[in-house]
Amino acid sequence: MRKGEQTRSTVVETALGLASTHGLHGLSIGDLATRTGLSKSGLFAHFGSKELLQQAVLEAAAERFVDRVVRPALKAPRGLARIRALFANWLDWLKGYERDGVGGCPILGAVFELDDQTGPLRDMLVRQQTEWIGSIERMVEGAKLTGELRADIDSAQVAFELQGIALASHFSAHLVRDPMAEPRARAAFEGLLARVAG
Amino acid sequence: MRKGEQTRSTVVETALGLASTHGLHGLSIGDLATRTGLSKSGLFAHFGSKELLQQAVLEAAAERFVDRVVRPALKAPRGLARIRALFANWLDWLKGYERDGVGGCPILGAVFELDDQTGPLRDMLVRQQTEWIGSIERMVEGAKLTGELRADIDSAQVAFELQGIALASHFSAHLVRDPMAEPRARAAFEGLLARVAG
DNA sequence: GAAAGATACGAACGATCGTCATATGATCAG
DNA sequence: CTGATCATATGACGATCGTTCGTATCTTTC
Repeated sequence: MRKGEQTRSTVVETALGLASTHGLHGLSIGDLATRTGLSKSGLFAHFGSKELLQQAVLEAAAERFVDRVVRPALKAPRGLARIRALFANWLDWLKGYERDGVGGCPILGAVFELDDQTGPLRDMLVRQQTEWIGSIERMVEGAKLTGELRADIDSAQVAFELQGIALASHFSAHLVRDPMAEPRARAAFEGLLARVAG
Repeated sequence: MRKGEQTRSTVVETALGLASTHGLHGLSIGDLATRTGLSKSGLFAHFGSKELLQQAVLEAAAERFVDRVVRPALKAPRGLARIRALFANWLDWLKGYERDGVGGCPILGAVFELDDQTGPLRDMLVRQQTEWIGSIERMVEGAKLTGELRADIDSAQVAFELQGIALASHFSAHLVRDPMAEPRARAAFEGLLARVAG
């Protein structure tokens, strides 16, 4: 049972890199098999269908995101500090994929790829993103409890705007390749905080 | 010479709708031929290659965007009114594609699809988006001249944040399908304006 | 109405796609 | 060590992909 899991995760890892530039639909079993040194059917056997492979990739991406962005932020004290940690990790996450010569955040890619489609892949993504937005909202609520943010602000509105800043940062950094992307994201973040500070 | 242009634009229009849900790479010549009642080779002859077809679609999308969002806004008086008109048109544009049962903005889809790729398609998109951001910045500069916005604000920063609000709106409306997407976008817009008002 | 040119079709190509049945090796439990 | 289970390979399948070519049928022009 161990060997199988290992090669399976190798495949998923390779697929993650590929999906970050070519999207989930850009994945091809033949190509993946070549890159991992497996035969097409040998690789296929691990997943059963292409869609299940894509689900495995999406799931792995979400796990990695939680590991690198959400979980470390939860170690910061509740309140503004935690929100700052979250946002910093978030920007690092986006930058990390950029640095590797690999593509953008595979989750954001999937978001705009599966937007207007149907099926289990989209459903899974919606579940992930709903939970993610919920995490942000809970952290904002936490900062209201510590009194660092005004008690009357709408935490869903703050989460919406934070998501916007991250999206704009990705747009600016990856498509336009503007070196000012990250400083602008930080400036927007500080502006937003100032507007909701208690 | 007239018949050809007509069917060509019919094909491009059909492709636009398809690309709004399945992306530019999701376009297939065979599928498009079926939908337009043409033969595969007959359709192909109008473009010469799939990549040129995709370029035609992307170009048509940008033209339509300028027609419906930018150009009408230029009829509003320079300054804040023009920015408000632009943003309202922008939200309408995003909503319009939503209403038709069709997918999201095909340009935004292309943005996250071509992000980290190379080739003429990406180059064309970068050119379009650079010009679009420039349009926003010029309108912000205009509002500084009328005194409605503070003279010391960074118009590129404002454009960045506006882009973020639109992206968040698309995310919220299309993926999560939150009915609050549009009101939240408007609230964020007003918050941004308040922060840069003179 | 005929010549010229644009437009579309049918058939085929090599390649690649996802998938499957079958078989052989590797790994593990007893 | 043996038998069972898991991991991977071979090879083929039907389908679809983008593309090419030769030919036919329309449009346009004179």
